[in-house]
Formats: sequence, C-alpha cells, structure tokens
Amino acid sequence: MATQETEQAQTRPPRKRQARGERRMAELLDAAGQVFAECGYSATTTNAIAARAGVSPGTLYQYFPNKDAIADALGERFAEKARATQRALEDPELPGLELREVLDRVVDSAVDFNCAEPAFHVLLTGPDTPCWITEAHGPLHTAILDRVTALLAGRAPGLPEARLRRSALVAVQIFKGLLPLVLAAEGAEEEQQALVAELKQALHGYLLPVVEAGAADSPTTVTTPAPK
Amino acid sequence: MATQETEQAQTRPPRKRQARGERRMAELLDAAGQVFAECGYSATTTNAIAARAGVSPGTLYQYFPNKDAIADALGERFAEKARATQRALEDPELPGLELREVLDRVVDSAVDFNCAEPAFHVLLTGPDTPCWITEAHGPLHTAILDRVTALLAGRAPGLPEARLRRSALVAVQIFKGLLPLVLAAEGAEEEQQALVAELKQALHGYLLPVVEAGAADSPTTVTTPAPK
Amino acid sequence: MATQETEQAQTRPPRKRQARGERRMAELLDAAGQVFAECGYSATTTNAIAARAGVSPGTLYQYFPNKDAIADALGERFAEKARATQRALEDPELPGLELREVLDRVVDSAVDFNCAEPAFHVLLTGPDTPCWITEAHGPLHTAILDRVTALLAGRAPGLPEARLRRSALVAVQIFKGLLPLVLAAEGAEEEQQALVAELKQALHGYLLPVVEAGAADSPTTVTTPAPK
Amino acid sequence: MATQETEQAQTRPPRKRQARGERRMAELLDAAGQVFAECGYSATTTNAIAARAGVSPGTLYQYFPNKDAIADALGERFAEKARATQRALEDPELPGLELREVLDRVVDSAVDFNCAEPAFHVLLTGPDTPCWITEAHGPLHTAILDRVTALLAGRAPGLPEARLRRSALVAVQIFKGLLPLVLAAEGAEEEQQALVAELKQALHGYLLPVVEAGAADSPTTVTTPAPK
DNA sequence: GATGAATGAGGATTCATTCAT
DNA sequence: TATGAATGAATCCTCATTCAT
Repeated sequence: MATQETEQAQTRPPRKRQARGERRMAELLDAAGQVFAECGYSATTTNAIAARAGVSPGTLYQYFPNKDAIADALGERFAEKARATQRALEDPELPGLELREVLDRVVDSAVDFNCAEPAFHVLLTGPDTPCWITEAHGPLHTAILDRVTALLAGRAPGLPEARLRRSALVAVQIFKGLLPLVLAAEGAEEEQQALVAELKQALHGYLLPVVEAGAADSPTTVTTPAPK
Repeated sequence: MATQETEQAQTRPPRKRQARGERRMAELLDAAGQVFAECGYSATTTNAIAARAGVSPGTLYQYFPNKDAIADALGERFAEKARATQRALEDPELPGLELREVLDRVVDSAVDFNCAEPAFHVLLTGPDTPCWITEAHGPLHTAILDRVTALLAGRAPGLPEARLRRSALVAVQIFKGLLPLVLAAEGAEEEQQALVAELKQALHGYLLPVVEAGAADSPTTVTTPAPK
Repeated sequence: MATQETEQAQTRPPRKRQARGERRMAELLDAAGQVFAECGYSATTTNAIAARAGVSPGTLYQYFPNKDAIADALGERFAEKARATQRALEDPELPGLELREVLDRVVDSAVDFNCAEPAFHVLLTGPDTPCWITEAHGPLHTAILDRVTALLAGRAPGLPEARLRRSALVAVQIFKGLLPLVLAAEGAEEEQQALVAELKQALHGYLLPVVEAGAADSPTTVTTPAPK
Repeated sequence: MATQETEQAQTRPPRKRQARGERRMAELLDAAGQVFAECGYSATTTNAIAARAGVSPGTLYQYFPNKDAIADALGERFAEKARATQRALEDPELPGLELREVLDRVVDSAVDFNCAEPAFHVLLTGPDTPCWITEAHGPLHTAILDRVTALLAGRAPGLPEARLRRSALVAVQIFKGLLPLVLAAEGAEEEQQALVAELKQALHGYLLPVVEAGAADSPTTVTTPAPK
C-alpha cells in the first residue's frame, strides 16, 4: 500500500504533465485550424499560430517540429473526428435507405463538420502546390475515400474495386468543389441551404447511375456511355 | 498623307517599342504560366518567373507592379483565350443539340484547354487564400460563369437569372473539383479518358434536372426536390 | 552530547542533501564532459547536457548559473584530476632522470588522461572564441602551466622565471597542438603510438636546449640561438 | 569593326557587373575574415558579416548560399594567398640553405601572413567541432600540408612518403599550437619576437632529426627512439 | 529540490520589390 | 528600357534561461 502510494506519487505528476501537454497541443491545433482557415496554408506563419494560441513560438516548437507537422497533426485530428462522425452516422439502418436519403444525411453531416472546422477544407486542398489530389495525401483523403468507397461498395456490390474507388474519388471531389461555395455562404442561411441542396442534387445525379449499374441484381453493364 | 507619313515616322519607334513591350509581356506571362503550373501560386517567386522569361527581375517589374498583377494579367489572358475558344465552339447549332452532346463538346474543349494551360487551374483555385470563389476573383470566374450561365439560359429559359447563375456556378465548381483529377492523370491516357467521362456524367447528372425544370414548355415548378 | 546529537539530527539531512547535491553536480559534469567531447563547446546545448544526465534543464540551472559555468566547473575538475595525476607522477626520483625519460612519463600520463577525458581538450581549446590562450582561461591552463614551469625550474634553475614560464607555455601549446592528432588516432593503436613518439620527440627537441641553457652548472648565456 | 564595337558594347556591361560582383565578394570575404577573427567561427553571424561589409543580409546571400560557404570561400582565398606566398618564397635557392635558415624564412612569412589574416587560424582550427584535424578538411590543410611535405621531401629524400607526411603534419600542428601565442602577443613587439624565436626553435628541434634521418647520404636509420 | 513547460531574443535564410547604372 | 545588385522586412526555427507547480 505504501508502495502503491509511492508509485502513485511518482506517476501522478507525469499524468498531470501529460494532460497539460495534451491540452497545449490541442490548443495549438485549434489555433492552427483558425489561422489556416483564415489565411490558407502557405500564408499561415508558425508565429501567427503560436500567437493565436497565446504562446511563444518556442512553445509551439516544443510540440511540433515544423509547420508541416502541425498541418499533419491537424489533419490527423480531423480524420479522427471525421471517422467518429461517420461511424456514428452509419451504424443504424443506412443500407436500407434510398440513395437520396443517405446522401442527405452524409452531406448534412459533412457540411456541418466543415462549417465547424473550416480548416478541414484548407488541408484537404493542400498547400497550394498543384498535383495535390492523388490519394497519397495523408490520412485525410485516404480516410474519407475509404469511407465513401465502403458506402458505395454496399450499394453497388457488382462493381469492381477500382471502379468504386474512382467513383468515390469523383464524389469526394465534387463535394470539395462545392464546399467553398457553401462555406462562403456562411451567414446567408437561405443561400447556404440552397447550395447544400444543389450539392446533394449533384451527388445524387452522379451517383445514382453508378449505384444502379452495380446493384446486386443488375448485370455489370456499361455505366459510362462508351466515349464515342 | 505627308502628315500621315510623318506621323508614322514619329510613331514607328513607339509602335515598335509598344510591340516589343507586348511581346515582352507575353513572354513574361508565358513564363509565369509555366512556373505557376509547376510550383503553385505562392511557391512561385517573381525572380523565378523573370529567370524563366530570360529577363532580369527589374524588367519584370517594368511590366507588372507586383506578383498579384502577374496572376491577374495571366488570368485575363486565359479569360480571353477561353472566351475565344467558347465563341468558336458555340457558333454553330449548339442550341439544337442534346444536353449530353453539348456537355461532351464543352467539357472536351475545356479539358483540352486546361491540359494545354495547366496554370489555368492554379489561378482558378486562387492564391491559396481561402475566401476565394466569390466572383470578385478577377475576370476569370466572371467570364466563365457568364458563358455557362448564358448556355444554361438558352436551355432553361424558364428559370430566373439567379437560379441560372447558381447552377452555372455549381457546374463550374464541379468542373474545378474534378479538373485536378484529370490533370493528374496526364500521361495515363486510359485513366484520363475515364475521368473525363465521369466528369461529363457528373455534370449531366446535375444539369439535366435543372434544364428540364426550366425548359421553355415546362412550368417552373419543380426547382429542387424540397429537402425533406 | 545531547546537544551534539541534536545537532547531528539537524545536520544530517542537510549533509545528505549536500552529498546528493555533490553527486548531482558530478553527474552533470560527467554528462557535460561527454557532450562537450562529442559536439564541441558551442554546439553543445544545455538541454543536451541535462538530458544526458537524466535530469531536467531546470535542475541543471539549479547547480550552474549558465553554460559557461558548467565548462568552468568541468575545467576545475579536470585541473584537480590533473594535479592529482601529476603529483602522483613526480613524487619519486624524477629530478634524477634524464629529460627524455621525464618527458616519456609525463607525456604518457597526459595522453592517457586526455584519451580518458576527451572533453579536456575541448575545454583547453576554449569556447572557439579566439583571444583565449592567455592565462585568464580559468584554472586549467594555470594549473598545468604551473606544473610544467615547476618541472622546468627544477632542471633549469639558471633561467629567470619569465623565461621558464614562456618555455612551459610553448611546451604546453606544442602538446595541445599535437593532441588532436593523437586523439584522432584513437583506435589505430599503431598510428597513435607513432604520433605519441613524435610528440615526445618534438617536446624533447624543444626543451633540451632550454634545459641545457639553464642547467645549474652552465652560465645563463645562450638563451636562444641568436636568430640569424 | 562595327561588329566588334557592338560586341564590346554587349560584353562591357557584363564585365563591369562581374567586376563589381567580384569586388563585393571580396569585400564580403574581408568582412567575414574580420568577424571570424574577432568572434570565432560559430559565434559569427551572417548578419554581422553583412553589416561589417556594409551591406544587407540579402546581399550576402546573393554571393554565398550559407555561412559554411563563406568560410569555405575564405579558406580557398587563404589557400590561394598562401600558395602564392610560399611559391614566391622558395623559388630561389632554398634547397641549398640550412634547415634553420629555411625555417627562419618560412616561419617568418607564415607568421606575417597569419598576423595579417588572423581569420586564417580560426578557419584552420575549424568550427570548434572536435575531430577537426585530419586531412580531409578543405583545401587549407591539404594545401599547406602538401607544401610542407614537399619541402621535407627535398631535404629528406630517404624517407617514405607516409613518414614525410606525418612529420609535416606534426610540424604544422606545432605551428598551429604556437600561433595563438604569437597572435596574442600582437602589440608587444618584443614578446612576439621572442615567441617567434621559440617557435622556430621548436620546429628546428623537431625537424632536424627527421631531416638528418632522411638525408640523401644517410641510411634510413631509426629516428624516433623505439618506444621503450 | 526537481520538473519541464514556457519564454523570447536572436540567427540563418528568402523574396518581393527598388534603384543606380 | 534593361539590368541585376541591393534591400530589408518577414519567416522558420533554436536554445539559453526562467518559473509555476
């Protein structure tokens, strides 16, 4: 018992420390998210992030080795959050719903998420370097793509993996393309609603044929009209 | 006549100058386009542009007051080119064609254009500052949007201007969203074809209901399926 | 007695403290020595020292007011050790030996010492600031110089103090000049032996005339062969 | 002829430019030399060098990519100068002179050089990183070592290359060891003279046996007394 | 005493922009 | 007009040192 107490005495401070560290890290990521959202990736300075978090630059570098690492960590956090959101979302009886209904839920939640975390989109878009789309881009893309691919796979089991993945990618890019519109409409409730509706419409218009083509009972006919 | 000749004699050097100036400017914009395409907007340095154009930085600043101005001018040039392309495109009997057919042509030409001018997309995406998209982004967006709006207006005369513009905007954003995919597939002919097909599919899926809703003979009732 | 016991009861914890403090200090100096030897003076960070010692930076600063103080203390410790070594060395019948023999012993022991404590040389060379060398460089130089001066004084009693000191200084600098060579040869036993032999040779070549010039029975005439 | 004039008109500006560039570079190296000499390598900041040269930091980086490059270039310049000095020195009838005479001249010129360029020693000693002696250290060491080796080779043709090189290395290190003493005595003419005399004495004491051992007419007997 | 997070001035380096030639 | 050297503010990052716990 005495030993235990000693042990506890030894372990408690670390815990506290670690807790504080975690909090700092979270604060820094919060700050980074804000600044990224406001200024974009490359215009964001590490000092600005530190200042926003109310700490000195040195402190920032105690938690992250450099700017990219901040973005990575933030991306990881987003991926985590997104995974959680999506998990909560689909557990129920999604498979039974109509595509329109599914999109309704998924898009709403995704939009909510992005409105709450406007930096998400900045990171998704990447450091303004071109050629930033292909899958190799950190956990964010991969995580999202996996989710969407899985979702499609459930509804179009007849399609080959590659096909599914491509459609998922396209869907994600459509979302990404329209997201800035939605984000820019923040404040104009009406307009934003309308845009979200368009977004759903666009995704539905694109995905319905895909899903139908791969439906369990349908033959894997050609979905895309043979290009001439 | 004598006057004219004198005038000419006096104006020739200026003209030559001006002509040379124009050429310089063009060369600079060419260089800028290349570098922007390779490095992205913010990673591009003005010195790199000057070097690529084979001139000194000082010369560059004789033609453009600053970096943004270069991007703007390049955007303007793109807009010009794009306008020309599209003008050439639609002159014939577009209105009589099916939507799918129209999209086929428009998208193909747009994709070709973007493959030829990869900087276009960089500028379209903007200087990595968020809060872009809004039309205030130079002539590029406006020009394109106008074109697409007009195209839609011809096919959905029943829709109010605002509605048309919004749909055009959405369509453009879908295009912008998928463009990087297509661009990234440069070299993989097959894959790129497939992606272009998806892009057309997506635009068709989105625009068909819109156009149908605004068709001359249809009542303007169904705009967007009431979101629940 | 009672008083004494009380006193003891009161002083024991402090003593323990002090003892622990000494140990801490020793550990810190050990760590400092290692890191200095590995990285050089200015590339060594106080945090690295603390980490090597397994303590936090704060603790380090509880024992030393700043980086220089660490080097100073380490130098002091080295001086102590060196003094001890040399004391042990000369007690016997050194005076009776030939110069060559004496150098043999002294150099061997000095080389051993420096191989065992590679930080010694780093400190001897100083914090890479020029304008070192002068005796003001902490106890290290002074201690060594004193020793060597004394040694020379015994063999060249005819020479004035200033002359002795200068020769000692020169001898020490020769040693310092060749030391890095010897240290760099660590691992190449053969090569190292050869270099040590050269070192002895060099010192002998330099000191023999000096000693002879000041030998008890010789007139103090020839100091240095008139240059030219 | 007209062509020539045109050509000249085209080439002259570059020449001027290049000339100015060379001068700037020289000024920067001068400044670097001063600051290195005053503060040592690692305490020298690039900004300090720029300031000393009377230019902005940006200018410095137009000529050197980083701090190390400055040191390298300075070292190269020193090597050049040293080569020139030594070339001028030995052309005459050196080989016929006595070792003492040769050392007299060589050391004098080397000391003069080092007094004129105190940074030389700083660079020779290196960025205070330990293990900085071995030959692989830039052109400086190599150049000097080559010279000294050659000089020895001429006087001790009987010795194997490796032996010569080692002796040269030792001699150089002796010089380097005593140099700071000489440098520190700048201003005290008398003292400095005395120290230079000691330096010559030390080198003579070390090298005479070496040279004698390898003299053309002597058998290659053992020079260093077999270590015990 | 010990801890380690926090500090912040300072250093290397870049780049949009200017200006003497 | 063209040049390209020069500028200098701004960036990223480090590290000796402090301080609340």
